[in-house]
Amino acid sequence: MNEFRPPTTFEQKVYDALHLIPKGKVTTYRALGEYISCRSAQAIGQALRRNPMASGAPCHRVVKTDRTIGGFSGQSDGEPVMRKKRLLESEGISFQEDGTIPEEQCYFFDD
DNA sequence: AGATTGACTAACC
DNA sequence: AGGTTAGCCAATC
Repeated sequence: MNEFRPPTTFEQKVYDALHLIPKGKVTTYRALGEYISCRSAQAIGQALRRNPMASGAPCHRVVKTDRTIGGFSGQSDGEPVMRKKRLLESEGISFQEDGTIPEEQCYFFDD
């Protein structure tokens, strides 16, 4: 059975930042990383993937820096990513024909 | 303690 | 346009 590992300080920061994202917006791995003073977007991705929904964080609101969908639920493509996309659309996020999200819908922790 | 992994990114070829 | 390399950094092996 799943053994829960207490979240690390780093992960706490990631989750906290996620909660700051307004509904109807997304952020990027990098913007999130800058917010918590981490220059590795990869480490952000790791924090998210290592954490199941136990954190209660809206982990679907994080996309890649090029504003494409990015991964979800441990996968970079496939069904989980489809779910992520649907989830974002249901929250008001729109996707352009090239698969990117308009910059106006991105939240970069400007405030 | 060192090597590997990875929901990343940018630069290079 | 698509593959490889390099940089990044926390968690895991």
